[in-house]
Amino acid sequence: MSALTKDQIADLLESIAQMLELKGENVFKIRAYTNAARAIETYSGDLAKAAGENRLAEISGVGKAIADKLTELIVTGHLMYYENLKAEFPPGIFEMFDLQGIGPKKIKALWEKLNVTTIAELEKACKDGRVAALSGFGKKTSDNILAAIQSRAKHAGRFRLGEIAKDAERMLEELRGLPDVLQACVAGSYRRNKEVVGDLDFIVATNSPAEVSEFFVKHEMVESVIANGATKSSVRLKSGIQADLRVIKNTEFPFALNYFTGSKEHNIIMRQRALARGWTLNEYRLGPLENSKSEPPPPIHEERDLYRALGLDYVEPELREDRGEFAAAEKHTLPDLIEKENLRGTFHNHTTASDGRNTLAEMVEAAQELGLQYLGIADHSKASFQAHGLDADRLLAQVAEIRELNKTFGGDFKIFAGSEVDITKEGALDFPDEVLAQLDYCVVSVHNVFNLTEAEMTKRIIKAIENPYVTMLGHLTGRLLLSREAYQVDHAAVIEAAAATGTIIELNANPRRLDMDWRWWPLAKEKGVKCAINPDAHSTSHLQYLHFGIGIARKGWLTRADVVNTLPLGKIEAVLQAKRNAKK
DNA sequence: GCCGTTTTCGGCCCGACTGTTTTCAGTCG
Repeated sequence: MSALTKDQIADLLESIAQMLELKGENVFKIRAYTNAARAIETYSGDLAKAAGENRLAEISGVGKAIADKLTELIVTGHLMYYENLKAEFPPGIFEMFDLQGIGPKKIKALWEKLNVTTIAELEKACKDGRVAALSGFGKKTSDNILAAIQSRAKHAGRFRLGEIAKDAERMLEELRGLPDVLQACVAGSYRRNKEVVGDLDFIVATNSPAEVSEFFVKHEMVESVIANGATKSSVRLKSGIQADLRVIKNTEFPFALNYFTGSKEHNIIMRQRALARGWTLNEYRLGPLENSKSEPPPPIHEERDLYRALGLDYVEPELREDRGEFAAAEKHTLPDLIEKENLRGTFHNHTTASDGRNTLAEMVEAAQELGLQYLGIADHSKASFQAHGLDADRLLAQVAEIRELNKTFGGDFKIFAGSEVDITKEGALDFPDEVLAQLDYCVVSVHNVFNLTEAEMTKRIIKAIENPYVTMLGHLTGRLLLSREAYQVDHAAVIEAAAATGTIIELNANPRRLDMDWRWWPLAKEKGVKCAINPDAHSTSHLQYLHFGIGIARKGWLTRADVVNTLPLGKIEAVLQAKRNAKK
């Protein structure tokens, strides 16, 4: 059998935590398993190796007991403790954890008292009144459970950032426009630029909380009101996403903004750092601990002051994931993250020649309007027949057309002629080298045969990027967020090969892809692999996707220097040629 | 179950809202 991935191991630990919750175990023991799952997920070393050398307990958050269990799991592929625990519960019961408003205690009561073990049975029990009659429950709880079941069926509770950005920005703008609003911001995973978000968190500083809350819950985008208290309101928007509003005083704004931006893991460490200094931190203030003899904390006017007070450089929201930002902020080695304004051009864009909706001329005009200096055209190759892929004749005709068009720009704009070349199942390319040699650059991508083993897929991609004419690798994993799983591929091995061959890796900025994932960019950067942020635009409006790509690049700790399309005309050409020149 | 400038026991981040119950448990973030 193939080795377990870190994510699979982390999932198993999470699953243990969930089962311990159902058993009503000590909450700190449960947290220990959750923490360990988190530690495994973010561990940068080789787990199998660490297990072999008996070093798992060296990982912070993994002690002796969990280290022993992990060793058993890694060595044998099984964990008796987990198997035994799992046998105690009906298999369908875990899906009930997905429902908003019920947790382990209620799930346990439903199971023990009503013998409800699946969501389908739960729905029935709500409808025939058995849930409402249960002690500790009631009519409202029963109704809320039914609503949660329907909501889950409809939305699954997760949304791509790119698709709810419009709602978020509109609500924010209108909140900021209210006369009583002093400051407003969207916090949460939206502010951290996560690729997928579960809800929207609006933070508003005001002296008129009731008026602001009323505006929020009665907004025309709102479908239903979930909660409406003095400081917190929750609604479901018509788009399906849940939105929360926190109203606070102006002096509390930096604390609320920081707290609700998260991540939860980041917050815990912030609070621990406050405690270590004799202070307590919450969403309203940084204050002295009771009976503490420490100096009182300094005044805080904005988030930056808070980080300084805790001995840290300012941490950009995208980096607040407890993935090394605290160590870097202490040592003043946080990266100077790339900004939207740094982009000078982009590659991987389609036209009507393959499956794009706009012509070459229209795409050029749109790129110029965005202030870009250059635009790379990479239409599909012939193997992607479903996308009207170009054969060599059509491609070379397009190259000639681009060369002619370039003469009209007088040097202040340039189209680069490229192609998005299919990688065959065997790792060969869809065009021979003689054709590729006539292009300015070439993107290679996998578009079919997704079901290879990880080893086969990795070999396929590495073989493709070993070709000296391949400038960059397109959407590494082929994932479509929330709709299609990534195919199996060894990221670290591909990054290694990209470093060895001088191949650029694309950060596909289409909000459905955002691929390569942000979690892998720090490794790519460490290995010296460059990034190209590409919108994979199939229409002029898709060029706007670059914005989402910047967010993910920032999340991946990338600076201007790590991203090739920040280079101006005059410098970018040499980068596109570097790999094929090196092989000559 | 983890961890240690409070160091091998005793704490572990902290507050808001809802619903059911009548002073608080459960859930969420």
